[in-house]
Amino acid sequence: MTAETRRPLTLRDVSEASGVSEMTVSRVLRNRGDVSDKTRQRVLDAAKSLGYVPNKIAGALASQRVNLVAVIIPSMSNMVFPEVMMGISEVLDDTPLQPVVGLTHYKPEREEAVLYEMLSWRPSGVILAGLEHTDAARAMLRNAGIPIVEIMDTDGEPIDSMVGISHRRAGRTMGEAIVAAGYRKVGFLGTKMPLDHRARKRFEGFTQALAKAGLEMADQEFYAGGSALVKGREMTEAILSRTPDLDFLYYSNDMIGAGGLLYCIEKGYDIPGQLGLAGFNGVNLLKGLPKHLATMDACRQEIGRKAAEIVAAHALGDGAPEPQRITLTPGITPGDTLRAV
Amino acid sequence: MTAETRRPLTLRDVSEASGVSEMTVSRVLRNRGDVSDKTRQRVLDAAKSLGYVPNKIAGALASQRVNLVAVIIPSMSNMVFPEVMMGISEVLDDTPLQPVVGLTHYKPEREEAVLYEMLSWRPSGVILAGLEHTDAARAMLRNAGIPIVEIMDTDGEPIDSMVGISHRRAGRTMGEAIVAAGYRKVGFLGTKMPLDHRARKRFEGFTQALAKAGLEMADQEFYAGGSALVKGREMTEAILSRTPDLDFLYYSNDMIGAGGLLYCIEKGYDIPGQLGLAGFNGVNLLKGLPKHLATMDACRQEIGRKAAEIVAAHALGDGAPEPQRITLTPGITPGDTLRAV
DNA sequence: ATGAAAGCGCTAACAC
DNA sequence: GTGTTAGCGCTTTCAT
Repeated sequence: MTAETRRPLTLRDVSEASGVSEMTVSRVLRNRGDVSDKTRQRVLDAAKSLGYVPNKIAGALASQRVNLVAVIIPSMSNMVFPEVMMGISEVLDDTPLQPVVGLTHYKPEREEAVLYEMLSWRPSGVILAGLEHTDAARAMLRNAGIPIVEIMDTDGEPIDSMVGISHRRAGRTMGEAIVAAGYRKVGFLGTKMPLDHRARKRFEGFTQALAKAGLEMADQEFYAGGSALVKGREMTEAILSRTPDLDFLYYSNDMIGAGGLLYCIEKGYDIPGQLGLAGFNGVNLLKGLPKHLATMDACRQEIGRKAAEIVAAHALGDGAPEPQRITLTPGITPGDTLRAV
Repeated sequence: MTAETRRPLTLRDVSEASGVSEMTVSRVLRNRGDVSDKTRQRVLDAAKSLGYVPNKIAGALASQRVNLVAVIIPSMSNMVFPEVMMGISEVLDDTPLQPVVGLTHYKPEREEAVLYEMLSWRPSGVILAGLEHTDAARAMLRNAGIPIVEIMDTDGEPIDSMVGISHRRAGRTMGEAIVAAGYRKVGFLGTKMPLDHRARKRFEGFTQALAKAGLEMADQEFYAGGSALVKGREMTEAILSRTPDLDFLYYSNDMIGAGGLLYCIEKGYDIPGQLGLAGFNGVNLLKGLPKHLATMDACRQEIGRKAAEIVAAHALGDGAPEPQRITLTPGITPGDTLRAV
């Protein structure tokens, strides 16, 4: 425990305290080059007893190297992006790289601002959700000269690398399974989010699959804000009272699906015989409900892991690898709410 | 859209492109000092058409100012810290300050490492969870020369400022309410986390309240890992089959409480008559269950907001305000699972 | 209203 | 194995 210091300590302080040149102190503190054990120990002792904390700002400026990875995602509130983060951390924890997170709240102009802010720290790479960005954001990303990984969605042209699933296809797959299981009057319940492109693509793929089977969406219901579980209940009640003969409800996420499921169980619906239900995401949080909701895994951790690996390969390897385009293919988990075919 | 640039652009590039000195460019880009409208426009145009992104590393080094706030929390996986983050963002969004998050996974040595890493970026302040830290971490915090806000818990001595609730008292309050409601055979279900000091303090306060009423904890059950909802079910089944005459179950968090609640409803327990239940946190996510679980709000957003305000006041104001010690006092939300007295 | 010089704390490159 | 020199790209300060 040293005295209260106003001016933060510098290498020079450690240098003076240990009687070793700044340069050698720097080498010791970064485990670089050859330093005799004796000198190393002297430096380490001095640094520790002074309570020296290196200044990465200066280090980064001098070395032109910043071990930060910008991660730009819409939100943290629904467990899907936290899970992506876990995948990213899992990989980066074994490297000197560190994630720095920025949130966009699904607003393109916020994304642009956050991106600008993060690029101004000259990170080693950028991982960001989605393929849709403002022109300015796209230009910044193209000119950044660092690996860019667009994640979650693969329905579109990436700027550089991309890792995700096809949400269009995910919607289609679920639609086909529902049709194959014999359901015919299908309702859709989702978020009122013109800017959630992935939810939109799932919706499109889904209606397309129904159309191919000669079916139309029988009814739909949208919400914004509030507790998803409650909204799921409310929307389910609304849609079923408006269109009582629906035999399937497709929810755009598991959380509202869970609310709907609880409602339907309470009301005594025969699930999945009379009424089938499905969500999207595979939210681990929800295991433990009375019945398991049918869903599709969005491969969130895996996406995070792969994205981090791409950035790490660029930043830590010598050459710049080719841009990668990785499409994962989730399957359906039927749970207890989708009739077996 | 400009050509692919390998070397990132510098102020000098903008200066040359606009025919204005670097200094004036810098002034324009930071909205500082007097610059004629004509010059300003020329600079802005040049910067935009080049796609210039300032280098904050250099800026921070030169100005000795970094608009980053280090936020160090145990985890992102259970919705409590994401909510704290929301409170922090809410306040910082109106300032030039930016949060940077580091996760400790409840490990003191990780906290120390993350703290060291973050301090090396010379942030304007530190917000971190809990009052328990390694000696080295404590020393770093004391010497950092920036505002330190320890959050969540107020049962202990802070290094500088502190914002939170007394978990000891929260446990006691719930214990007293349970006793007052006439429950007599109480079981406890929680996480097997020697390092979750806040859960421990709630447990201590709770048992203390029971003791004061001449009661002992009738049984207890602990878990680690897995889906909290599922674990809540399993533990509830286990504790009730081992000690069938329990009349109250106190869960250390709402998620396992919700699992337990679902289990008890299915098994046909009379709640809250025959069996009472309570959790902790006030997790918004869980509204929408068949019954509302009794709980106490941990004031997460409010804590985040207040902590951010303290840091902002230091960083943005001139003088350094006195350390603050703010203790919020949550009340009980009885919901539908706690008998009225 | 604008510019020139100095330097923030560190590291790359090279000497010894 | 260790030291010296010269910046990294900005901002501060002071001059004009």
